Amino acid sequence: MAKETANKKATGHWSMGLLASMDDPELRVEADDKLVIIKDKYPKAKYHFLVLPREKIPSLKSLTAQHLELLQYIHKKGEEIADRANKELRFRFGYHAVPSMSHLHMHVISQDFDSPCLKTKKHWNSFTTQYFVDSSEIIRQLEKKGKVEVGGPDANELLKQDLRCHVCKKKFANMPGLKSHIVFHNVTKSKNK
DNA sequence: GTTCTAGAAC
DNA sequence: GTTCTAGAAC
Repeated sequence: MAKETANKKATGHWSMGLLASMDDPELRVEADDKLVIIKDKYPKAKYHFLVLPREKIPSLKSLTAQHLELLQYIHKKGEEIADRANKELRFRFGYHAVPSMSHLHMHVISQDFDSPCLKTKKHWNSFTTQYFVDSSEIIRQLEKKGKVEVGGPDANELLKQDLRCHVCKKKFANMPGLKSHIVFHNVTKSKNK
């Protein structure tokens, strides 16, 4: 209680924040009996949603073949929300190899990466290197092996990689340089690149 | 995950 | 002198 103001409810450690966000009407976009979709509190692109199962699944490591149907449903609902948000922009659907926040969540993020909340190399590399694992890849692994194996001890090194444009692979020395470059790319689905 | 900020990089 | 990154936060 010492550090919490009297009118704010303590929600525990910051890594548990997603559970509170799931119930936040400001962030919630959609919900049914199996999952909740919220807007990312600090969106890293024009459109950035999180799809969270209601079932308490701590991480990718907890997944078994029994979760296949749920993961396919999460993916489907993610595609729907992306389509509803913007039909032109390209989106990716996937999971961070080693997420900071507890509770399994699939990112639905438009590939413009045009957002003031996108600030650091870690942000960038977490969405544009192999640290970002496509949902389809997760589902494939689960179908094939009955479990998911991503990340590993070298996962953190991925976040330290040099900054590269995700479209043309051009290298940049710092974030402001990269950010002013990527706004010139069209990240639409099918139109001329 | 973010905020803050010291000191590196420019 | 200003911009930018990177590490601590109990």
